[in-house]
Amino acid sequence: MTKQSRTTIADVARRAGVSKGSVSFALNDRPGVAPETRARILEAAKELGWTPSLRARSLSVGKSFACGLVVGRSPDVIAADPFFHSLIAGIEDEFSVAGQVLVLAVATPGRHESVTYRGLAEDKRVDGVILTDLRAGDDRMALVRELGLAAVTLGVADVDSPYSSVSVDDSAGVRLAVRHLAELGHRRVAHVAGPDAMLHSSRRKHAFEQAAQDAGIRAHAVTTDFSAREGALATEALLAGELRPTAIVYSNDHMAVAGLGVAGRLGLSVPDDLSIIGFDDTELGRYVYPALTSVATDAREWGAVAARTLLAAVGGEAPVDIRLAEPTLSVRGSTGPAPTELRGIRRA
Amino acid sequence: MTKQSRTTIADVARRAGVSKGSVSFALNDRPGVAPETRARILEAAKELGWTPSLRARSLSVGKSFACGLVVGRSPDVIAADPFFHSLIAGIEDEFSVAGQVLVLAVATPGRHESVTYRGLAEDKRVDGVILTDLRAGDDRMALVRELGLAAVTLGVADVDSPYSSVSVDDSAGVRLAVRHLAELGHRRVAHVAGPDAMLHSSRRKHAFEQAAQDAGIRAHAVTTDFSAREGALATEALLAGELRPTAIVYSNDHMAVAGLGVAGRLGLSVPDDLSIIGFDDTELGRYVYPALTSVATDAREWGAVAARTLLAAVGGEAPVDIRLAEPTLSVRGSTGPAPTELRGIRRA
DNA sequence: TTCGGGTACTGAACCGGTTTACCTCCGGAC
DNA sequence: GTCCGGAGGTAAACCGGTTCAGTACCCGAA
Repeated sequence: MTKQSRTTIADVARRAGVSKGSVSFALNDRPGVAPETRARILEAAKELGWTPSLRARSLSVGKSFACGLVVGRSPDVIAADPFFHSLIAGIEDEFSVAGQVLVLAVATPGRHESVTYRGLAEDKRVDGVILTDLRAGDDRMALVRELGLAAVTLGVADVDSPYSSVSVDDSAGVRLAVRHLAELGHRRVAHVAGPDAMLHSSRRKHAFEQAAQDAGIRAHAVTTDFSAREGALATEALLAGELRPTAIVYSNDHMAVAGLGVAGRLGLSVPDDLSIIGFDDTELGRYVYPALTSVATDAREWGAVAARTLLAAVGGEAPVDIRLAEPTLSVRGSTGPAPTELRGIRRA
Repeated sequence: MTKQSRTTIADVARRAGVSKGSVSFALNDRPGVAPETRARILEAAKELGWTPSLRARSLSVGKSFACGLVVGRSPDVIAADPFFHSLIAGIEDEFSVAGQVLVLAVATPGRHESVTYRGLAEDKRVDGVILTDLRAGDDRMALVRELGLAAVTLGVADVDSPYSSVSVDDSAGVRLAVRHLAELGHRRVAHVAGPDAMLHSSRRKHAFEQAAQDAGIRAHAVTTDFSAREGALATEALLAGELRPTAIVYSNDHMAVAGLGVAGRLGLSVPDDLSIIGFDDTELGRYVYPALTSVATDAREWGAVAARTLLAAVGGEAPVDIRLAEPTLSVRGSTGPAPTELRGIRRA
């Protein structure tokens, strides 16, 4: 019973009758190895069931073969957001075939974001990172650059960024929503937006206001932190205001469902008294009552393309800006014709 | 301008006037280093801002300093389940201070679970894994053992397991729910369960049936895949049955919300005609109308304890079985007194 | 015939730590 | 005075790959 240790490149070299170097060359498809020698080496490797040790490779080539995703929203908010899961599934679609691995880190109130990035970089745990939830004047690009990591941003940054970006034109989605409402005769619409500091949420908000203006209808927006709680509070505030909107567009499905709850509590009928539109088109939205009309983006595809782009960047390719397909609007029961004045009067 | 390369242990050794070995010893708190020498070494390291290279350490000690979590549910289902995010946040609470990292892998229909585990193990990307969603006769324990990984299971396995487990007695939560309904006068209750193959969902189901029997009330359970879609279908089936239940306990909040949607569609009032109880006590459940009564477990704590336990196992400690605090029941508006017979007759 | 240049391959250095074998010195026991 | 054991420390091997400097050989051109 000899001490059984992992087979190494030396074993393969011995078996194929060549040097370690040749084995390495053969495996990495480098020139300078005769075809029959290469075949013999691969054959030997297969016979021994040998796979190069990632750790050793990692040490000598100075790469980790892993990329990171730092999730920065507060746990409660993110816990409810299906977007991330779809995104991660998409990333994995790409990584798993590329032999890469996804390192997930969570920044919490007690553990600052920059510390988290720094930790990943100092230990060289990852070769690159995916930056989500871009903020206005986001300092992460500078941080990540200082740390010497590759990166890809989800959405285009508003500051100079040396990194590739992959984006979805969610403004187009918002426009679809507003146009849909305008066609249904709504003249007073509102938007429950995410934090102003987040680029995509402020972009949606502006798109909303612009689209409403273009349609010649009155618009009002309220800012939240994306949570169901604030979604509900915002809805209450809007409905208590003097110019009560007849339709509300939410920046995610989660808040839209909470808005539905508020309507129920107030005895309002959706969509007869109030139309509601969500964002993300989650599965749950299809099964609430009434089913949510929602803007649909393909988060999984987004993740996959982002992953591919990041790997290209890690491989040294020049940055690119990729634009994905425009969102669509899934129309369901939560939107309907604007209430008539008659109806409005009767309620008063 | 000299070629600036990372400072290494040799630089520190030179600066402190000792050998590489001593630096290593000093850093790992090993005996055989005089106190003042150790101090000098640490001082030198600090001056140079040196941190040992994880990659080099990884190669020589044969550890990855990372653990894995393979998410096996279908993306759509998991996308909506807030449980995982809280769990991950808890894991990270522990890992981030231990210098560990979480590798997240997603098994999809196209990429089988065992392949995913195998990939992580072959490349020695992780030292251990966290096993969630245990199934009846789960083959992952054998697989993981064969792969030589450490592990911790969430919940106690029904097969022989050499691994530590961390569990929550969700049966107790189900009992709270049933007792609550019994006290409200419900005599016909139903349960919308997750897949029978999943240990925790079948356990909840049995607990439900047992608790109903103990309370002397009629119980019926339907199996689903945890998705909103199947939650809705199950609800429809239950309400169309001849012995329509007056209350339904769901195995997660997500399905409970879908159930609420079905009730709305059918024109049933919750809780007057039907009481609904969820599981997980998610944020969203508090803002639907009526707010969900739900069984609350502390997923984040669960994650943290599981992480700690896994690290102990990686460190060679003997397996333990840890039981966390029992769930509680958050009572809200979705449960109320059972409809009276009179009311039942009037409906007919 | 000689020389140049490309191809195939080898051996050793290297990545940056950990670990082991061994050496020296010192104090205490006999 | 000698012997022993432990504390403090060093040099080199080792983890398992990649990469670079060289060497041997062959072919075609001058």
